[in-house]
Amino acid sequence: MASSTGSLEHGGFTFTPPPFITSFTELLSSAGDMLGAGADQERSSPRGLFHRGARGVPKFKSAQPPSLPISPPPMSPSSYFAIPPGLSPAELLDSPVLLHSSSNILASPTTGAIPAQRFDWKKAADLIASQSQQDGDSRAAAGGFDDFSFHTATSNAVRAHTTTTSLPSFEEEQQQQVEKAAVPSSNRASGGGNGNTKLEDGYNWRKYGQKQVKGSENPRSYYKCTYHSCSMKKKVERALADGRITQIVYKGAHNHPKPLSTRRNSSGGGAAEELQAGNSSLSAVAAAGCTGPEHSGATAENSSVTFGDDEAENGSQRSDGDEPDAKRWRTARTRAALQAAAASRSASPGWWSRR
DNA sequence: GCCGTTTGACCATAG
DNA sequence: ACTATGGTCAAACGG
Repeated sequence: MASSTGSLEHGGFTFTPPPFITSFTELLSSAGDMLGAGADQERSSPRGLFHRGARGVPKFKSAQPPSLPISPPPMSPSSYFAIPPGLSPAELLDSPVLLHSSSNILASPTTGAIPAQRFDWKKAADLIASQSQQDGDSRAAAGGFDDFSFHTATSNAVRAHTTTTSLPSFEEEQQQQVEKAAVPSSNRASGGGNGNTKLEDGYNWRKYGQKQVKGSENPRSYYKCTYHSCSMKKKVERALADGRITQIVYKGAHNHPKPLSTRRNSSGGGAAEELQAGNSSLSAVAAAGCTGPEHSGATAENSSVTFGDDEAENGSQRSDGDEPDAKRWRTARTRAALQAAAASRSASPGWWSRR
C-alpha cells in the first residue's frame, strides 16, 4: 500500500517524507550523499544504492561509506522536529519518530527509544556544517530536505499517505525499516547465554547468523523475532570499534503485539526499563510503512492501523507474552531438528540438502 | 539441561 | 556457466 512510504504518525506525531524520498534508506543515503559520499557511492556499494535481492525486489543497501558517519542535514533540527503540545517527552520515547544526530539517526524503530539526553543538536549542526565545508560540496545544502519535515498531528491514527510514488516492493507484505543508530556497546546483548536479546525495540530477537559484508567493515548480524510464527527479521550492523549499531534493517512484519516488558529476563531489565533508564538507544527509525512492524498482520495492504492502537494494545495485551512462545518455538525447532537428524541418519542426505 | 551466541558451510540470486 | 555476495542453517559452544 502506498502508506508504506507515507507518513509516520504516532501519538499525534507525524513524519511525512517528501515525495522524492521513496524510502528511508534513500533518505539516509541522501544524507551521506550530501556529505560528499555520492561520488563514492558506486564504489562503496557495488550494486548501487539499491541492489536487487531475491525475486528482483529492490532491497535496501546503505550507500554510506563505512567510515562516513550519517549526519543530519545542515539545518536546525528544530525545524523538523518538535514535540507537539500535549505530548510529553516520555511519550515520545515510545514513538516511532526519526531523528538525526551527529553520527547517527535517533529514533524509535518499532517502539522507539529516543535517548534525547544523549543528543546534542548543536554539535550535530556544527559537525554537518564543518563537513559540508570540508567537502565543498554544494549538495550539502539544506535544500534537499526542505520538503522534509515532521508534522504534529492531532489525532487520527493513520493518515495513509496516498502517494503513488512508492516502490512496488514496499507495497508488498514485506516491510523494511532501516535504522541508523549509535548504541553504546554496553547496552548491547552481551554474548553468551544470557544476553538481552530484546535489544531496545521491545521484541525478543534471536540471532541466527552473522556476516562480514562487502563494502563495510562492520559485521552484520541477523536476528529473527522469537515470537511464535512471527516472520519479522532484522539485520544489525555494528561498528567494530565501539560496538555501536550503525544500521538496522527490519524486514517483514510482526504478527503479534509487542511483548510485555514487565518481565525481566535473566540479564536484567527488559526493554522498557532500558528505555526509561534512557541509556538505550535505538536511534532512528525509518519505517518503510506508516505501520510499524509490530502491528498485527500489518501488511502494506492493511497498514491503516494506528500506532496509538498498538500502544493501547501493548498495555492490555494478553499475559502470555512472547517468552512462552519463544520457548515453544524453540522446542518445536529442536524437536524438528532432532527429527530431521533422526531422519538423516536413516535416510542419507545431510542437513545441507534441506533446500 | 536450557537457552542464546558463534561460526563455518551451504544456498540463492545478481552480475 | 561462473563468480561474488548476501542470507540462512544448525552444530558447537558458553553462561
